[in-house]
Parts: sequence; structure tokens; C-alpha cells
Amino acid sequence: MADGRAVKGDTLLFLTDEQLRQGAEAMFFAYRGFTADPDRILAGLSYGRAHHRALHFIHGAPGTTVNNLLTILGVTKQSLNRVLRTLIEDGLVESRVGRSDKRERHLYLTDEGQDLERQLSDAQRARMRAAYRDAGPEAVAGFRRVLEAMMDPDLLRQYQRLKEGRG
Amino acid sequence: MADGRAVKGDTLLFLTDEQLRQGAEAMFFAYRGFTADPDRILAGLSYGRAHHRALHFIHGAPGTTVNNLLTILGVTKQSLNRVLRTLIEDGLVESRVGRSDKRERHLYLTDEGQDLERQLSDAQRARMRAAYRDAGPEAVAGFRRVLEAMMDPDLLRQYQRLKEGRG
DNA sequence: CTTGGAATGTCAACAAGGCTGACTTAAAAT
DNA sequence: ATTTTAAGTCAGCCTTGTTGACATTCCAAG
Repeated sequence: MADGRAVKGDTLLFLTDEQLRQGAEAMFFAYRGFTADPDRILAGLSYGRAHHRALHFIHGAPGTTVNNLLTILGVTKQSLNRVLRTLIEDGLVESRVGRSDKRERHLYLTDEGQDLERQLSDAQRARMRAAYRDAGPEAVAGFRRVLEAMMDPDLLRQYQRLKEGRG
Repeated sequence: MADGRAVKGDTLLFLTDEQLRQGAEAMFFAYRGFTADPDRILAGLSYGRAHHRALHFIHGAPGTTVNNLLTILGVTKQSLNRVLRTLIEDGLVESRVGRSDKRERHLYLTDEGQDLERQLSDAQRARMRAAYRDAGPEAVAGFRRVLEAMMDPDLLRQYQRLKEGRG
């Protein structure tokens, strides 16, 4: 029906409310698909999505501190601590006292933690790879561009600073 | 770094694991941005994301049954019922006993329900519209294509059947 | 017509994972 | 020496998932 309307200065409105609504629904259903496979794996281990997120970001920035992780994940330290405690107790994550600043705890995945993280991310990547293949390279570029425009820019900057900081 | 590798038959691998990882993170951060504005509105009303979802899909398919909604939302009927009960008590949703099958309850938004739904979807659409504008029409098309490829196809079909059924 | 099974929705209780607030400990900064 | 910061803990609350038990209604097989 109402197809894309072309642009005019910056008052451009190339999308109707209905198209935006459909976009929101697509986002909802796609996110469900996106988390479905890891969720299935986690369910059998008495872990949840919160554990997956912790493992993912520790993997991506080994040696990161608790405080960094809090900022990235956007949860309270009490909430993160509950998750982190079980991961440490179960031997998936190691917490080392900081050398220069002994107040800090630096977080690392153990071999066992690496294994689970890989299992989870393999499942998730398989789904994404299939979706990317179906949609094609140009669609993927657009996908990434829209996602980036949808993020909170402050958070994005913080995250990039974090990753650069530990090369 | 490792840029897109071109395709070759169907063993195409135009993306590295690292690029897929970044895609997953983008999805995570973008979803946070996507839900942030409605969440803020809901927080002041002692409602949550579950209420938003119910309002959204009742708006989109007025007269739908509880069972339909369960399928779409992917939760148990007990979970949905709690949310629905508060919405009905608060006068945002009306539940009418089915005419032909009295076991069914058909759901409608009241005027007040319409108001809140609109407030929430306006906030969400504003964010999406901004992201779409930043990314441009071609990116949006790609975005939609990837999202659709990422959904559970069964669920998608069910949903489309539902919407057509009450065209 | 009756009866048993399936579908639909409700109530109760529990768990995960968010949250706030208050507090301790240790180390760093002033 | 004092204040601030990083991390952790305990207690308690809320939302939103889950199962299990149950009532109602419909429909189909006997």
C-alpha cells in the first residue's frame, strides 16, 4: 500500500505510522528468534539470559572490571553480583584482584567458561549467519546502519572506549 | 579489518565470526534503545513491558482471543492472564464473552486503553523514525529484510494468518 | 441424551532477575 | 586523617516468567 514517500529537506517522512508499527513488530519477533537458541541451551543448565550476557562481554573484554560490566549491561551491581557469584562458584569465571588498584576485580573466563560461551555464541551466530545469507550483503549493511542509529549514543561511546582501552 | 568476502555458490561466507559477534552486540544495544522510551512511560504507571505488548497486539487485532494472544506473545496463559487482569481492572481493556463459543474471551481496547497504547507507540515510533531517517531508505529496506530472516518462520506465518483472519 | 475429552480461562504458588536502600571492607585520593 | 571510590553483602520488593490444580464450556462418540 502506502509506499515510501521521497524526502524533502529534513521534514522527510518517507514512512507511515503503519510502516513504523510493522518495524516495531519485526523487531520484537526478530529479537525472540535471536535469543531463542541460546535460551534453549541455558535452560538445561539453570542459567538464564543474564548469565549469557555476562559471559559474552567478559569474553569480549577479558580482564574487564565489575564496574565496566555494570555500565555496559545497564543493571545494578546487586543484580550483576548475583549472576557473577554463581558463575564464579561454578568455575566459569575467574575474579582476580587488580594489580595497580587492589579494589578492582578483573574478570576472566576459565576454560570451562570459554566452552560454554562458545557453545552459546555458536548457536546465536548460526541463526544470524542464516539470516544474513538469506537477506544478502547489502541488506546486512543496512541492518547494521539502522541498529546503530537506534542505540543510545552515550552507551555506544562508552562501550567503544572500553574496547579500545584494552586493545 | 576483515571486510566482506564475496560469495561463491551457497557455501558463501561473506562474514567472519567477529563480524557476526558485532551484529549480536548491535542487536542487544539496539533492542535496549528500542524499548527504553516506552519503558520510561510505563515505569510511572506500575505497568511493565508485558502490558505494552498486550496493548500493542490487542490494538492491532481488536477482538482477538486470549489464546491467539498467547501464541503471538509466546508466554503461558497464566502469565498473560495476570497482565490482562490488571488491564481489565484498570479499564484499559474490555473482555467480552464470545457469541458463538462462550469459552472464548474477545479483547478490545477501551478509549483509555487506546490513549495509553498511542502514547507508548508514539514514543517508540519517534525513536524508530529518527533511526530510519539517519540510516536512509535503502538501509531500512535491508534492516527489514534481515529482521524477517531472523524470525521463527512458524510464528511469522501464524501471526500473518491471524491478522488476515480479521482483516 | 449423556458422558468423556479437549479447549479455554482462572487461581495459587514458586523462581529468575530486575530494583532500592543500608551497610561493610579495602584501597586510593585529597 | 579524612573522604571518596570499588566491590561485595543482606534484606526486601516488583515484574514476569513458570507448573499444577481447577472450573467452565463445547463437541463428539457412544
